[in-house]
Amino acid sequence: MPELPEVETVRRSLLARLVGRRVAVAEASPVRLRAGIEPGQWRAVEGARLASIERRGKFLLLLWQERECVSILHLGMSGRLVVVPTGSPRPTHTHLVLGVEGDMELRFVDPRRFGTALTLGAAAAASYPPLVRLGADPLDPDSGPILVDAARRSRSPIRSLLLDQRVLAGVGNIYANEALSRAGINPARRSSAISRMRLGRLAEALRQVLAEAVEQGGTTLEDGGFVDAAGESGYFAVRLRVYGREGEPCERCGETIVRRTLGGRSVFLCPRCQR
DNA sequence: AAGCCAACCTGGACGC
DNA sequence: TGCGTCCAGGTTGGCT
Repeated sequence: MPELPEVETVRRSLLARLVGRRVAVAEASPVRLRAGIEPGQWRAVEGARLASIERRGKFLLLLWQERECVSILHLGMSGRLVVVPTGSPRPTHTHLVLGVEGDMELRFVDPRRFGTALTLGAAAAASYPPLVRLGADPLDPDSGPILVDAARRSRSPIRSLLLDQRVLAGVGNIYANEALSRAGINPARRSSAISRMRLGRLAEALRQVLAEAVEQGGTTLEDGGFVDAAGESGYFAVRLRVYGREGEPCERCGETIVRRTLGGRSVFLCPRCQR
């Protein structure tokens, strides 16, 4: 569900509600997530005030005042982070609850359990392999040349390269499809076969689509899966040009958008505009 | 050794 | 109503 714009939207809404506030109590259920929640780890944040929240790709890092620990969160496919009044009914699959001063609770809810919710010592967090492996942030202007160079060296389909978090960190299937649509590139095209000029346009299209989506508070599809920390939907779905639009006419040329499978996942494209 | 793909989970939509 | 099938925004480890 959540890609860079959704994670950034959650970061901002969490920060607005929680920065400077003290965690009174941490309740972590020992449910197995991708990287299992260990209740003991989360006791380390009891009594701590939230200093700031950083985003690395699709990960969020909670930094605590005067504590040598860092909390690492990833929403996987179905994770939500919400701030709600203390004592409001807890949905099933609530794996972590931080009671925060001001009668609020930060909750991590994740039905599919592909997410991550860890608290590690500062050194362990800094060397946490999934973070160390991450590539450039696609909103960073320097990421353009990184994408171009990686693509020239890769025989993978360009959509696969865009999803590779070691190259660019934060791109998922929706925005990969949308950027390829805007750049007029077929998702299945071999990366190394695309000219530097077209790759440069792709990097720019990616930066633009991600920035617009952040502005709109992310993409909430019809299933209502994504919401920010206040439970608000994002408004970028109406701007999607291809993702989920199988059978609809291409805005640019009128050709019918098709859905195909590539690397086991859906791609959506206009077969006329994207070559 | 880069690149593919099944596996990890649950729930919702759909067809019969 | 129920049951089976397919699908989903992500990541990884094991295979070729």
